[in-house]
Amino acid sequence: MDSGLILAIAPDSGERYLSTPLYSEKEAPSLHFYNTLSRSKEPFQPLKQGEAALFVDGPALHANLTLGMARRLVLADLVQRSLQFRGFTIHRLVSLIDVDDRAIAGAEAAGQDLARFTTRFREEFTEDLAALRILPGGHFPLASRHMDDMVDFTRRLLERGFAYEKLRSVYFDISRFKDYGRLSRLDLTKIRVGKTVDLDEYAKENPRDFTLLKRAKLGELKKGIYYTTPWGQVRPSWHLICAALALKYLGGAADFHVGGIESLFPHEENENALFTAATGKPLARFWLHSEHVLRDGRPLRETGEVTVRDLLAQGSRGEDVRYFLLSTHYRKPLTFTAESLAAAARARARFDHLLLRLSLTEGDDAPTGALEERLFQAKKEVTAALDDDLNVARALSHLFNLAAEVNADLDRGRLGKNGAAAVKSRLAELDEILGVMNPPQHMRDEAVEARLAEREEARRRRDWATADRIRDELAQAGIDVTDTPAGPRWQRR
RNA sequence: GGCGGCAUAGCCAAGAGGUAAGGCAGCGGUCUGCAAAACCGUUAUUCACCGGUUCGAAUCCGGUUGCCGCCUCCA
Repeated sequence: MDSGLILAIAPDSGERYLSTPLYSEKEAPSLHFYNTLSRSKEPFQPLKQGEAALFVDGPALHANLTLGMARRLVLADLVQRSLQFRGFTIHRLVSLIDVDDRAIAGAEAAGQDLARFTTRFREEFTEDLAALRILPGGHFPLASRHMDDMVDFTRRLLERGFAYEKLRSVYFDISRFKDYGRLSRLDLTKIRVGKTVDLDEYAKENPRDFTLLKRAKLGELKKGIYYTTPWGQVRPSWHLICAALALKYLGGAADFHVGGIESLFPHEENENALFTAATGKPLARFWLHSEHVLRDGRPLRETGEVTVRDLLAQGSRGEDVRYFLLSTHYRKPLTFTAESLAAAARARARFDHLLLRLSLTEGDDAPTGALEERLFQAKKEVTAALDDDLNVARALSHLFNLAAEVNADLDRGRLGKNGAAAVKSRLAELDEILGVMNPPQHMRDEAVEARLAEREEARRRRDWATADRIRDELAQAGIDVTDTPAGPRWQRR
């Protein structure tokens, strides 16, 4: 038969059929993201089949990674992991700003040269990313090493008439770019020019134009913080840095631009104007924005920053911070308090406890169809939630429901080691996207185990004083002991 | 002045026309030498307020109140 209609009547409303690969392979790609450009959720179609390029506005290297920036990077990581889970190859680019005003001021205050000052923060940034379980790889270019690219970029704009030089600074001519304001939805005729900028510092033809290359000040010249270009001794603007890095490393347009909502205007508007003027194409198709992290109802920038490094130093685990940042939808403000971070840590630990329990499960069982279906359903629920603009909270609620059911089964002895293994591998699979779980490590430490054997011996003698003393000693050494019917378990804090 | 966002239990937080997911804390229980942990059970007649549309509204429309962000260089 070449064509025709096949009618099948399924006894269970077709649910089994619908859950088979036969059906799911034909499903259209269903990833949806909220695109700030259109202010609506849109289905994702890659520019290049099977690949996706992500541009992430990275940090200025004058201080440690703050929670706000961490939220943005965790969002980018979630996008990356979701796409990788769907089989995409990801090209990620994170810009590192090491020539900005605050870094210069910080270096001066610290009595260090700029490169040394920023190198420390770059190294610590890398460590913090690892703690947050942000996938390694991709490009993390330093602005200061790409002056040539910025000069080329500027030249291109000058040639095309989008920029002009004035008194040894180079500015972008906004009047030449008709789409200016489209991304941030700002009506240029209604903004209050000069309210937040000291226009006397600039020699722009139009106060709304923005700087590409800014003439170095006397103090900067003295310290050697400038770059020699055909237009003079200058420093590049943040906007130019990002646009030039995107062009160099991604070649063309990105699929995603991930930024913070606070830099939508002017930075992203400018970055996009530059890129579009130079290449004829917008910088990205999808513009994703993480909302603020607040404290006392105010952005952290106003109330005092909280850094990831601080939290780790205070004893938080990186995965707890990640979970905290992830568990509220990225487009809603997130209020930081020590209590809410602790609540997140306890919630996250439920998964670790379940994984530990599963790994201790003994007993033979045959895999049951009911369990397989339940696990398949969990995967469907979780991926569907994430496909809907990265709804992590909904995805987690499905996982907690599964965890409760599995725990109840374990309580009633309804799960043997085969079933336990099936649950474990499904959780591990889904955690490839979330990155918040810790499968139990089989730790060997003869000294610890010898002490535990002593304690078990004491307990057998009902010598509780000795048993408790050993437990306290191990606790002092950072080792938590938990008694279970199968014997004592221990874990390093 | 312009543009935009948000208000759901003690706290955090999903849900975006079909009758309130989930987490933390609390309470009750199981387990335990004790403790801790863990696990189980339980917790909103109601979604800031007032109107409207609808058979049906937390969800749509209008208004009110409160909070927040952005409006050209701190990146």
